[in-house]
Amino acid sequence: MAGQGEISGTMTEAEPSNGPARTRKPRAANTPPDIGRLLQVRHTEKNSDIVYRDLKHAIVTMALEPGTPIVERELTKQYGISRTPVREAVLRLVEDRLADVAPKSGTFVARIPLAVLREALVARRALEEVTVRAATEFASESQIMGMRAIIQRQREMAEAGNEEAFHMADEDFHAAIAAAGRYPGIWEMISQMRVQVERYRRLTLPQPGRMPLVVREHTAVLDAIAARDDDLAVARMNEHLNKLQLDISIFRDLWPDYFIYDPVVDAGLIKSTKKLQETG
Amino acid sequence: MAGQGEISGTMTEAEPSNGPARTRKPRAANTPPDIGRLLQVRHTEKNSDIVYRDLKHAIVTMALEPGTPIVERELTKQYGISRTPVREAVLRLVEDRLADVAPKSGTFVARIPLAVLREALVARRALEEVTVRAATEFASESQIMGMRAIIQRQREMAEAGNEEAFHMADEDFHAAIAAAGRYPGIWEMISQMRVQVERYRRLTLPQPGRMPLVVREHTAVLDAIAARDDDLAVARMNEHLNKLQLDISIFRDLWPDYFIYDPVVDAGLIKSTKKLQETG
DNA sequence: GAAATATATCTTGTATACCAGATAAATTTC
DNA sequence: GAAATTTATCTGGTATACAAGATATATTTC
Repeated sequence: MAGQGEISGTMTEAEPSNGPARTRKPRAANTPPDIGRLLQVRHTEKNSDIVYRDLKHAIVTMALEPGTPIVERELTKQYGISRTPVREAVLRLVEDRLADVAPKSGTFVARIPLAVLREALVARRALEEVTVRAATEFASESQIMGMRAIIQRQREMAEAGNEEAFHMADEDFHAAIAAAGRYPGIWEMISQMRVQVERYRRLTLPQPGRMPLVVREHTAVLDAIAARDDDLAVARMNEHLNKLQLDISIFRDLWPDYFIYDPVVDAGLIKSTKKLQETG
Repeated sequence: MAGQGEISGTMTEAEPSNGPARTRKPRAANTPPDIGRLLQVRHTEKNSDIVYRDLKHAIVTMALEPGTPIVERELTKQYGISRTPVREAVLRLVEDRLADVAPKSGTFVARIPLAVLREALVARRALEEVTVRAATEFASESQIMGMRAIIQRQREMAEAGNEEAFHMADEDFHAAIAAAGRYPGIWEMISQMRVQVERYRRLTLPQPGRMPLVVREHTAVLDAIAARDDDLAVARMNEHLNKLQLDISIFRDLWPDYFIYDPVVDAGLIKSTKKLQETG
């Protein structure tokens, strides 16, 4: 289990009770203060955030294989914290469909649901069509130059064979498009779709010539954006994204235990099909 | 606070310890069992699910106004349960952007972030374009008949002036399209977008003649689907969805405290802008 | 020896107690 | 009286203990 370590910081420093409180009147409270500024100022990373980030990273990079048990008690020992924040992190993973919980039995790294995979690819394409079109309309010259720089960095990483940095540049490029199109929220959705597909993508990595091809495709998209040709930019982006849709059968034969085919997996779906299960 | 009550069921039925355990060897465990079947069979609604559902409903129906404090301790008393499941429910609301938490200070029903609203409308349109096009290709005759039935029900509810049932039929119609297009996952995303917009929608409700208009627009969409004209169906759906984009200025003048204009609100954004905050 | 039963001990779900930061009222200071 | 300070008591964040279901091993039964 790489990428996991102890959480530093002073914890469990006990101190005797501050003596008996003198009798004074309580206060009213419960009136909402100026929340806006409040939320901006403070933002300390909680322990659960750290565990969540670590686990998420370990899962999407396949360091934790699908089916691996996620035991809350073990994590408390590894991080030196209690179950409460660990549990919060695990619950967030469940919401991300990265973990499945069997009540009173165990929690496991989620199998890759093929049905969800297919839908995530389609949804992502639809959303990136929006951001690309908007970027073509709104991108400033400086933003376009910034994207060219990202592509150049990606080219350099490709030549260096640095797969991890290459992928980070890839993400940055797509994020820059969304930012230029003024759709930060939609970029977050796209990110979630990417997470769903990420593990599958990693299984398909060793394709010769893939990295230079991606660079060329990115360049083509950006050229269309710079030329303010939105239809062309969208078409090129779609062509780029469609490359991911290889046939899945090969991989599911290679790693049968990594995938799941009937996506009953999820709470949302279970709710709507509950009656069928009760009868059958 | 409507829609909230005690949670039934036997809890806290203590029982003396089963005596000292005799010394026997421990077991190995930690091997993943047949998860797929496991997850299908069991699915009992946890206490946190109930609290989450109730709170979510109260928030999106504006029974709990934006800015209202959500105090975990109060909820424990109302439901007769402990803080742990209450807290889990609240954390899920935070992930849904329906609540904001100020550490050590308070949790509050989230203001409606106008920027998110705009993006949610755009994203929803993009996703429904996908489902409508797919529905046009794949919808069976029975599915089309089912959708006609939904529209008829909606017409009846419109004539009866039953706003709540009307809205439920509206949701059913859009869900039926996604189901016919074989995109249940994308429908879940659309649902999330709807939740984001729902509170705004409720503020704009009293528009005379709105309900019959919606029925006509739904009928137009379905006619295009039945005629297998995907471009027409998409166009009509877009026209239908664009009706929601009224100018926001009116409402933000009427209920200024309900909205928030700078969407720093969210963790995801805060992360990417953290450096700016530190310097400024 | 094989099938059925019993049981120890895993797991997650829940309850409860305590901690530290934040807030507003009470108090002090000028 | 107004501003600064103190202080009680709110809040959410965390630690820990217990409850209840699930599972594999040990035991019994035939």
